[in-house]
Amino acid sequence: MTDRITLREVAEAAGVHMSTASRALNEDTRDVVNAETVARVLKAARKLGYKPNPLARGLRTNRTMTVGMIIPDIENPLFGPIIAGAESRLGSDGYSLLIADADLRDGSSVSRVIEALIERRTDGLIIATSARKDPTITDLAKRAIPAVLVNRTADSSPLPSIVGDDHAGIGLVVQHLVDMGHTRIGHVSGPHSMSTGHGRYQAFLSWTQSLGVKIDSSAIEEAEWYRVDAGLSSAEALLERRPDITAIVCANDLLAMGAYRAVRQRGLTVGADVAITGYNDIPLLDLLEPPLTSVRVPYRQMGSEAAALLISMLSNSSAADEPISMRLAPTLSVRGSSDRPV
Amino acid sequence: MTDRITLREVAEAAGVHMSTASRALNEDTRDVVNAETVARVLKAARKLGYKPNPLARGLRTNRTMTVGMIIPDIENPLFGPIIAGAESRLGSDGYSLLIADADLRDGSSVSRVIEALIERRTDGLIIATSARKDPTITDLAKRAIPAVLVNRTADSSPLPSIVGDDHAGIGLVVQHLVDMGHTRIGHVSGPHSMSTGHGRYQAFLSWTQSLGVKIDSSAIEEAEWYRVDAGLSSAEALLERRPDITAIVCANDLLAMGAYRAVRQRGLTVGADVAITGYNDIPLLDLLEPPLTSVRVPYRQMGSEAAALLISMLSNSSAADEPISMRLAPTLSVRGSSDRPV
DNA sequence: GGCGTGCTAGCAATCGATTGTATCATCCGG
DNA sequence: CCGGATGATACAATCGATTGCTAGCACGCC
Repeated sequence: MTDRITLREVAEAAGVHMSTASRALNEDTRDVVNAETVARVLKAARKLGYKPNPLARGLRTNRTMTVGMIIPDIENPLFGPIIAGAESRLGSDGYSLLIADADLRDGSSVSRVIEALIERRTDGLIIATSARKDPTITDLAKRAIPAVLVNRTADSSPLPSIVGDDHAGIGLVVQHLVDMGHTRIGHVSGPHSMSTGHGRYQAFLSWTQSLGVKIDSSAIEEAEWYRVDAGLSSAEALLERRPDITAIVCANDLLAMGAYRAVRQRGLTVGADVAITGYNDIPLLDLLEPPLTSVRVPYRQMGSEAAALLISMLSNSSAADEPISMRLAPTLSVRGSSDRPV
Repeated sequence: MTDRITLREVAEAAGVHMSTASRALNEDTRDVVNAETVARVLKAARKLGYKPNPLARGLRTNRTMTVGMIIPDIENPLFGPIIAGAESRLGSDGYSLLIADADLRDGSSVSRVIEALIERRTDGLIIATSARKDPTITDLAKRAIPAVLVNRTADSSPLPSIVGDDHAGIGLVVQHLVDMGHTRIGHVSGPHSMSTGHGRYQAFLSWTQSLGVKIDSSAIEEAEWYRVDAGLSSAEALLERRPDITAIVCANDLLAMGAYRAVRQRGLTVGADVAITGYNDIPLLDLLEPPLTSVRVPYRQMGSEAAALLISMLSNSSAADEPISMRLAPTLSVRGSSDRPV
């Protein structure tokens, strides 16, 4: 370890007392120190390459300038942009990001991971885990620990949250399909136990109704899980029951991949015979044949907004009267999988 | 913030002095305290829910139990598993992971990011950035800052590194293609300025030679960058020059995607007419038609090995005499894109 | 009976910064 | 010419833990 310069050394070099040096170095106490002295201290600090010890500072101020982020599964590429957005925004305010993977497979429960971050004295938390009803969330709120939910929100959450606007996203899809001339549209929904599955399903019902597309329960199939194989079997069942359908709105890109397979298994062509749309617009799916039309969610922005919100909560010590929530507008990446019906 | 229990309170509850409580709570000083006293302190600590303040401890011990990780681009899904592996391994030893994105687009140079992490007093660093020759790396070594490179290594690196064994990986590919009966094999290499591009190219030459496949420079094309469009144009050029080729070894999955397109543009079929292989085996590419044969690199293990190595460096204060390097063996995911030639 | 020896546990310094309070010089008005 | 206001800086406590040193005590040996 390189020997570090301490405040004491800076003070000595500048010929002042530690406390004066401290005040001169600190933005908001700087005005109580003579301008000339400030200059002298700053010069000495720069010359010596002084970097304050965050531990000592944190011990005294009770702030670590560190934010913890809980991710349910780091390997899911979805979270990359969220992390990047948050990290970038936090960094510009001097905060660092402590990452914790609440990986379900090794049994570390989410609450345990959260506790670990709190023990670390993180100033606040960004939580990207999915549970729709989660006691640990309300617990955090009760303990008045600054925290922001991102990507998924709990029902009637007591914490502020930044999420994608699923209603609007599904609206883009349905509107697009209607514009292309589709009238018999099906839906492979995500599991209703998850907020995204349930919400997109509701949005699908609402939009088809308001756009005059007739839907009954035979046009809807709930996938058990967000996975390709679940999408395959759901889409199979759907097409078996309703062979007249010309478009399938999938709640997620992986389900859409399954739907591709189901369509092909019936000897049909994706895009030409049956249009398919996804949700999330994960990378590389534009390389498929045909490339997948999908709803693009601004994940990076999501992370950065979450960070911004948390930062404001941390600086305005005035606890927000009630949790703010933000829904970010998605866009539609139109590609070959959603052509007009033949 | 919830009021925290301090060591003083635990000591009072147990009827001992702070220092005794401290020793009782600490694994390796525990033996100088009477067993009965230890029990009393532990009980009091448990009852009060005592959690040591890491800032105070760190200030005194000069260790933060925090490791910094520098990622060149968090949005690249490659890094998810590496992070997950490292985080998991570190967590089991009580370390936390501070993530820093050395995102090139916002001009934050790698060295600046590293400095920021060092200022934070991280105990060690895991570096996943790519530069083949990087002065900051040698600088770290000179300053004796514990650090491990992961995924990519610098030429004659002064730091220990954990990388995938590219030579073996390309060997798997070439051997497989030869087994399938291919005799005229081409290579779309990555840019030779990057360690992966250069290394895989060398490995390709070496393996084809040792397996008796005749290669001359006309069978090799260097892509300018690891991107789909670069792969497309390189593969186009290659096929134009050598239409007799029946298999293309690509240095990377994205290049392979480009090669898919090039093959199709010539009216040929991937797998049947021209076999294509990738490298990295990134997710979802098994969904392509035909699914891509690719070299699977154990990224998660890579992260966890890097963490393990760093931890050992941090505990064995004895600085390693010379940097250890580890090459992890890849496996081959054989899929439809590499069928036998017609 | 005096003293060395071995356990335990307490004392107090320390890590490096922040911050409430005290001190000191200066200057102003009456 | 003096009291008090004002501005600038120094002093010292503090955050919460760790740790070298010392003190007290019991025991046993000569």
